[in-house]
Amino acid sequence: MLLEDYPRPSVTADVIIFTLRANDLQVLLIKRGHPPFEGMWAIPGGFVDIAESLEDAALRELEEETGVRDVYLEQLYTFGDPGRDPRGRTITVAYFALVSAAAIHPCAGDDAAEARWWSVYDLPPLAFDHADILTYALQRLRYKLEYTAVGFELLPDTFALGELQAAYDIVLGETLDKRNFRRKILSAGIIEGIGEYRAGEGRPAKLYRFRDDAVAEVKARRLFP
Amino acid sequence: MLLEDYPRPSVTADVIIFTLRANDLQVLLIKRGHPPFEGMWAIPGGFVDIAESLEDAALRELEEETGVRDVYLEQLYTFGDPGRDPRGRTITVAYFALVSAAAIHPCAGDDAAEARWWSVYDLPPLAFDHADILTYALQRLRYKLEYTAVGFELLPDTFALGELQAAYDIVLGETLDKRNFRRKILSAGIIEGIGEYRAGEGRPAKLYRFRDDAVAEVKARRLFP
DNA sequence: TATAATTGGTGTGTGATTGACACGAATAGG
DNA sequence: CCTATTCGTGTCAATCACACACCAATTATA
Repeated sequence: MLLEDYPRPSVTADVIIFTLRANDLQVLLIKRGHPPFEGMWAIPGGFVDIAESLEDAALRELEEETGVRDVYLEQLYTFGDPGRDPRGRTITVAYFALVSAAAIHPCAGDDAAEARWWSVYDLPPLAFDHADILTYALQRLRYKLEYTAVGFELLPDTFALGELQAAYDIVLGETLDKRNFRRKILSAGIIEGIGEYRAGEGRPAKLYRFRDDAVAEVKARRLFP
Repeated sequence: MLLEDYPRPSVTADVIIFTLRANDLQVLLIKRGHPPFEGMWAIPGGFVDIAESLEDAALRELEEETGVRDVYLEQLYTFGDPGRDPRGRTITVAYFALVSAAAIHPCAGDDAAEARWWSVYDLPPLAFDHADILTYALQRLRYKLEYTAVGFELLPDTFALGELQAAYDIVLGETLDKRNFRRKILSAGIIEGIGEYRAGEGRPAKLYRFRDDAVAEVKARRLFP
């Protein structure tokens, strides 16, 4: 029973890269320059190098496309149905990343074909089973946002509470009550004021940052039992 | 950019099979009959066939080991660090299964080496990175049990509330309040009495079954915001 | 056949949490 | 100085969580 006795599938790492741009939840897609699905849009990804960990492969793809590396990255799911790639058996380990729009190097990600941001609410037809993958990623992002504090990962290092709530409103697709939102976030003790204020139109907003000693994965009250 | 240009890793599907036996949360392990790690215990698994879906591969492993097929099965995580298998690059898509002890065919799973149940609280040294995988699976099982209703999957089709609470107590490792447990489970509307009672030592217990029209994945109250 | 042992089943009260709700404060620009 | 804009704040009622103790129905045993 040697490893060589078995035909092997190809393994790729794909990264769904989310960000907030123009008051919208957007995802980075690339236009395919080769068959199959030439000209269609797809989630960025590539083959896992034989000596590279899955997460490293995902980070590499992320950096190639956005120029950033130190962002939130989480393994999403592994998709491996036979027939999902007409070229042959391909298994995709999908990750999703949350990136602050401010951190992205301008015009990065030109490694051949076109790359651009798309609103998750207005997507083009996607190659392979990438529409399914994206649907699943969006569901998971919303779930994470409701039950953990990863929303900060979509913002710059310092932010105003209004911006944070706007992020939640955009991702969850509903408008939350401002006072209840502030009470919950502040009482969770996961952010702290930095003592500065941001001027702008209207009253200046107090700036906060995420407390890195805080546990972002605070658990909600259990349902069962 | 053809698929053939890349060296490919081997891909396996491993299944962590949980059950309740002897008032204990147990997991099925197999004793390895070949190097590497010959003689050590490991999570059952095998190579994914080139024309077989990942879930089918996991189901096949599960059936080979337990003789059952229609059980709860969920993809857990994909482990793919280089070096986790000394024979070469191997990526493992791990699944976990919840099986009622009553459903398992007696003495199934003799496809070569020894197979037996181990308490998750008293495990032997494990081959590969299987100790990490099992730790992660246990963490996920507890999480699922707290926030969803999958606990039923560890019990036979009909069960008494005392048995259900015992399952929760065993998996979560804490003793829950009987009255609060019953109130929460019953008010969730996910089980229904079948009008029968089970005699035994003490007062007969009313039997329930899971309502298959109920949504088991009831969400707990959100934490954020 | 009485009694003990065992397991099943039930309700209340208190403190905490949620969610609905409206207005004054601080600034920029005209 | 007036207006427009965004920031920041507190209360109340309803609901929920959690702690807590006893009677009921049966079996085993004296």
